[in-house]
Amino acid sequence: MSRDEGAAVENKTSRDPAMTDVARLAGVSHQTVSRVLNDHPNVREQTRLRVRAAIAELGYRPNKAARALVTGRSQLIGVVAQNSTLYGPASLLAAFEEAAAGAGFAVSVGRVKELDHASINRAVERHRDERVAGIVVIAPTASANDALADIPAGVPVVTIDGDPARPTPLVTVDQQAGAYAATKHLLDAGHRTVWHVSGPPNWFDSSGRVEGWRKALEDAGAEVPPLVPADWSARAGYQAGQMLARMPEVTAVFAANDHLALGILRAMHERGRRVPEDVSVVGFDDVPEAEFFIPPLTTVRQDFAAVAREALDLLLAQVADGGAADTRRTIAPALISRGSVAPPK
Amino acid sequence: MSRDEGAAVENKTSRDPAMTDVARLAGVSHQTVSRVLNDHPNVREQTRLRVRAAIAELGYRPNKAARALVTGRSQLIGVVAQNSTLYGPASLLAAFEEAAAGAGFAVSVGRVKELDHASINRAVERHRDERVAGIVVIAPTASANDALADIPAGVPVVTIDGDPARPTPLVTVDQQAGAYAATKHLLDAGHRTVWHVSGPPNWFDSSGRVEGWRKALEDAGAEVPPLVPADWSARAGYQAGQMLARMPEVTAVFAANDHLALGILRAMHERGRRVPEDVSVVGFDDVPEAEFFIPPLTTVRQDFAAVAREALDLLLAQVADGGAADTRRTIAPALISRGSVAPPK
DNA sequence: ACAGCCGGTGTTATCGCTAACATCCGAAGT
DNA sequence: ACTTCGGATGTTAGCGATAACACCGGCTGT
Repeated sequence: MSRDEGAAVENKTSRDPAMTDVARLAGVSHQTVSRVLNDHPNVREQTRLRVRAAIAELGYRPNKAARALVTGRSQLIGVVAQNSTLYGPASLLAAFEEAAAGAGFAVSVGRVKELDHASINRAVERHRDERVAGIVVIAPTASANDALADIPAGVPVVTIDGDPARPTPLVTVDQQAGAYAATKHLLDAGHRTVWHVSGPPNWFDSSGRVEGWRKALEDAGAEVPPLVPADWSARAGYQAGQMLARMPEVTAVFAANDHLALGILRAMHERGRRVPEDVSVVGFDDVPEAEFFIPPLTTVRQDFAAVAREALDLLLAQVADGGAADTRRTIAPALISRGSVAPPK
Repeated sequence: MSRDEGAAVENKTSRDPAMTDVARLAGVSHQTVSRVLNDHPNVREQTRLRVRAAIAELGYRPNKAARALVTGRSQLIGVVAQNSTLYGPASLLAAFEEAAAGAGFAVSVGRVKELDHASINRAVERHRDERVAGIVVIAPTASANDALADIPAGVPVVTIDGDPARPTPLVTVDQQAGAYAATKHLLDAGHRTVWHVSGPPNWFDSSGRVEGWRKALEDAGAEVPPLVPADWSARAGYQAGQMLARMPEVTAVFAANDHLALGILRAMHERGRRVPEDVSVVGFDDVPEAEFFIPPLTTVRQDFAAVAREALDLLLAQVADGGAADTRRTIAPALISRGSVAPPK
């Protein structure tokens, strides 16, 4: 009640300056102000300076809502992502937001609990309500991918981590190549074969890694052991690890991500199988702390910043020329060699 | 050129239905449609139904830009957060987005590379350009906190993880209580004292945890060993751990987060000091994989979902009644007991 | 020297919505 | 029976920008 509200009151009384206020101060029409703001060529240099001075003096800020209304598009990019704190998705999101900010776009994130058709569609519709310039969908599962079919043509869309066979604009990391490199790295160390603990079966990342693993074994003429299915969690890795630790013939394991690998390391440790002396382990992701696992984890690093840049690029290209270019970009991952791999005894 | 662009063309020709289209179809004025949309009381039930039917038939979606233009506020909440993949901030952000979506607000995230004054201000200004309804700043350092002073009154703002002494709306986790519980847990196990590897000194979370640790020691009449300063990374934990491992008198370590603890575990392991037999370790955060460290980590869990809910609540309260209520909310953390703590030998 | 053009600027219409006021009508009060 | 009232609805006027066009003057080409 008695609190000082002078500033707040002032704020209510004198509204923010609008384009006409700037125009009046600069002695031009509001249209000329608009031209200066949008870098139109046909403005005299002197006029331009006068207008800029007036803008600075008033602290004028363009009203994006008004601009969006008349142009029909906002400088906003909608992202649909799963509500997870998994390292991969979280990094990707952060990288994309940074890239978009660099290009002058704000990012509105529509988190989705489940990657099912209905949830994704709802998130997309919310973004369309906001008249976003374009939409990025992180669609790492088949169900998410399917939902994209419902997005009407004319809305710029880029998919990240979607079905590599998808014909629409898409950016993916070459999971197969990463898994191939990881598996080959183990074979090259002298292991007769490599076991694979995979991610959830409905994720494209998972199946890509499984394929790369299998291909590396086949190319080397190695036996392909049964797949050990899991999800992305350390717990699932631990459970898979408990089983693998009991099998003396297992000397090399490729885990579909670093958290699985962590669980495997723990299980091996508990059963007295030393890593890397008895069993070699390779992960995927290169989470920042992977270097400090016991032992330091050899893994595969994905360049999320590159993925984000490419995705933004593809999206802005669509925004610019309207057509949905049939473009795909693939980012190559890199093997990071640390201490969890050694030749078998 | 020859690609089928039927849908795109149609999209350009027939624009999205607007309120007047709905009005015409329902045989009412656009204003009545507006009233139905905004749940105004004075609309006959029958009219309401007719309008709703027309909305459904046309697939009408209100234009948020137009609404924002006339009301001066968008249904958008701006969040300023550091561009990091640290578990805490990432979880918090995800939780907040979910909470906001539940309340019908979209979230625009302004990532910031550094938490300095200028960067934060720029992010805030960007949000103000979008005429956001309110702004949430995750301001875990003093410099971030300082930047808040520049935000003009009248803009609803809530700070998360800011200076606990800050007089403006703020939500924090009670770091001191968490650290106190962690330290006391170690003392109760029989340790004579507890060493602390702290986070970066300019973070409020760090200093809160240091204070809680110190207070627990003092309350127990235990000696307060020198602080071991670090940052949030596993690497820093590893380095601190290498030093601590060499000191036989160290039997209990409280790490300011789980990643530091991971590095410490690794260093202890390398030096042959067993955890928990020789040294007990407690972390902070309860990252999902902490349970699968070697050994499973005893740690302190923060309820980010609760923080997000409270922050949203505080923000919406400000949006509603305009005044900046002087409110603070504190969330209590919980100790999660696992296998990394044992009595000293 | 005169039509034609084009660079620089102003005028007007418009985007799709909400706020404010105007209007109509039937029920209630005296 | 005649105001009075208030519920249901329509009409009008913006919000603050861009788009489209109109206009004015000087420079060019022949």
